[in-house]
Amino acid sequence: MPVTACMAYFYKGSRIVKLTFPDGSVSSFEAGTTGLEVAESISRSLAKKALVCKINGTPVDLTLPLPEEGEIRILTFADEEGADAMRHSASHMLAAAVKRLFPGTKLGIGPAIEDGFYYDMDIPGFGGEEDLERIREEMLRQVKEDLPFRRSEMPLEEARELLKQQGEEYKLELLDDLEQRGETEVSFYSHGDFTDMCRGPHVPSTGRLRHVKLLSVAGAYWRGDENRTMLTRIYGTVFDSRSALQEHLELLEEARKRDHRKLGRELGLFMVGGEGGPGLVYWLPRGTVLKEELEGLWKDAHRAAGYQLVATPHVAPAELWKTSGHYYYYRDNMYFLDVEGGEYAIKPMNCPGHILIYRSETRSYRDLPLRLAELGTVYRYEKSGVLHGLMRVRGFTVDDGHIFCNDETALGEIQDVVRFALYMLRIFDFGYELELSLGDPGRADHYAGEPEDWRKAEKILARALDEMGESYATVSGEAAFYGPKIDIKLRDALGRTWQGPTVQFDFNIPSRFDLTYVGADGADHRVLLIHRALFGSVERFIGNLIEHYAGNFPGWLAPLQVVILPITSDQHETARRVEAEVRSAGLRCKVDGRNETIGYRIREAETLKVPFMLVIGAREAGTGKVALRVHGEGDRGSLPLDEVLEELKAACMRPALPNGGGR
RNA sequence: GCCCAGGUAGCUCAGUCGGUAGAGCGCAUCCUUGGUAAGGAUGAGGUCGGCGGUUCAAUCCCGCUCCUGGGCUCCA
Repeated sequence: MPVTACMAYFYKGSRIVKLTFPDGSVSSFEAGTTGLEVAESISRSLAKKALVCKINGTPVDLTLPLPEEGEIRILTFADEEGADAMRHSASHMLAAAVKRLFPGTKLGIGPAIEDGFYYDMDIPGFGGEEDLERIREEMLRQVKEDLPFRRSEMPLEEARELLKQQGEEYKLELLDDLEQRGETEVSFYSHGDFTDMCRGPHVPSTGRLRHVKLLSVAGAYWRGDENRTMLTRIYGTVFDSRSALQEHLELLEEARKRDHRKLGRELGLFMVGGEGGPGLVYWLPRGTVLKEELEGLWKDAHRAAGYQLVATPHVAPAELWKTSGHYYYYRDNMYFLDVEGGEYAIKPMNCPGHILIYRSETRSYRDLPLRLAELGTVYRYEKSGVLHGLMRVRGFTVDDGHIFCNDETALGEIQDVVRFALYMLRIFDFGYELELSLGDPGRADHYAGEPEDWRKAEKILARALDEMGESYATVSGEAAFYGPKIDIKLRDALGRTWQGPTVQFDFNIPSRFDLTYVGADGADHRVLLIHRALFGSVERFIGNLIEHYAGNFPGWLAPLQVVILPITSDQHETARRVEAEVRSAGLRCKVDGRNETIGYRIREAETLKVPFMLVIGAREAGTGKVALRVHGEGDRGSLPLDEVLEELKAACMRPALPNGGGR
């Protein structure tokens, strides 16, 4: 097989390589010089950290000879491509280890992913998680041997023979795809006695992959297709230092601790699934307080932003869903009922209800934009395997809003919604990322409406973001069936992103329902529709909040804000009087006068993450003082009650409404 | 839905190579009236997820089913 590195070596010394560095400086090297040698010429420590290099913008192996001239950049783990090369190299090491331990293993794909890598394989005799340690030991053996990654290239046909010989049926399928895309040559990477078809690049050798860890095992369909074989996917992660690996593992541990399902139970917020039905949420009293506070803020903010609140039924005749298109495009996710021989459906979305309200009277251009909003609980059939705590459920509340507008007002309304959404995220100290989601032109059957309407809608959304100066990513194939949308991903305290607010532009449903308004010219005009949600789903949003705050909610959301703790039964009466005062200050409180030690009761309040405790003993009783203890802070000592109340009121105050209602 | 792993007290879990089960926390009662994250004693809680099969005997073995978890696909 032709090995480029060797051929180039043949010419070494005969010509000169001129390289431009990122700082603009230019240096010359002997022909055949590799990226690694260039790194060494800069500093030993860079050579040690170097993983791949970028030549004229393309990441390549450090062990390959460089071209005669070009821009070079040495990449380390700090660079995205450097990290990816390391992760992907680790996946090769994983595959090699598995093939050695489980002969007959067939390889699928093994890419780098955010924070790590995986490899999908058909592993005969694989025993699950308990085999991971064995596999890791085998990987560490490869690390110790410091095996170089060697690249080779060969014509397609030769590659096919090789893969056939190895029995790599999945790789052969990938090869067919490469052929269809017009490739004539493919590259392979080997280390030790392991060889894998792979585009690369890779790190110089397995010695770089010391800080590797295998995390979990899961099933994954070959090519993500549920009709194909289920392969075994092994997830792992790798870092360039022990401390970075440690830090990452601690982050995973912290995420486990914050898991909203765990905290939801511990804090008595909600139940989901089990005998109550999979994917169905039961809000416990404490969780209900949280939910209602959130919804209360939402309602006030929406009134202030010029929305009118409405309420629509949970079921509606199938005819309505036929008109809206849900009956055809969304039926796999809907629940149907038979009512006196007529077909009904439980609502999976609130739009048709709001549309009927719009259509309940003749609308003038003077009525636009008309903003309707509802905390509408919808039910969607979700496959059992996707259900997850509050994040993915079968019944949830969409903080839905529909804005009926026209060409003149659409752009401004979209921008107002985006601003409103960002105001909402700021309240909770979430970060965010914007995404413009377009239809996938290759799947036209999946979308309703005319392509030109789609392009027009997509343009307006892009313009709205551009004018606001917001940066955003554009993704194809993520649109709703009725139109393109702007999605806002929220970033939580652990740096994880979640689906947040969404603004969807719809040219489609208005024509299905023949929604019009009377213009200044006295003629009927087609109305434009914006669907939007700021929380997305109240349930999921609360799940995010639980994990974001690790259950330590800001005062205004805390289910219980104050616990009053009389030290002995002598202070029970004083405690009752204090309770009355705290309550009349508008705070949620209770007296815990149980026959337990003060330490025990404090511990319980701390565990429940109650923000404030007022301890009353013989020292405080009759002095008008209470001993204040703040969650996460500790004892603040005896303070006058009225002073304490002022502080608590301020700490538990609801966030201010947006100026001009977010507009 | 699919693959894998699980379902034992309210919770977190142990256990029985087949002879119907235990701990800690929680809960109840009593003692204790305690000053900033667990005072003590006693006690009540389980058709060992459900239904079938094998067996003298099933929580344990087998089948089905429901539910949960990790993923895949999908999604608010």
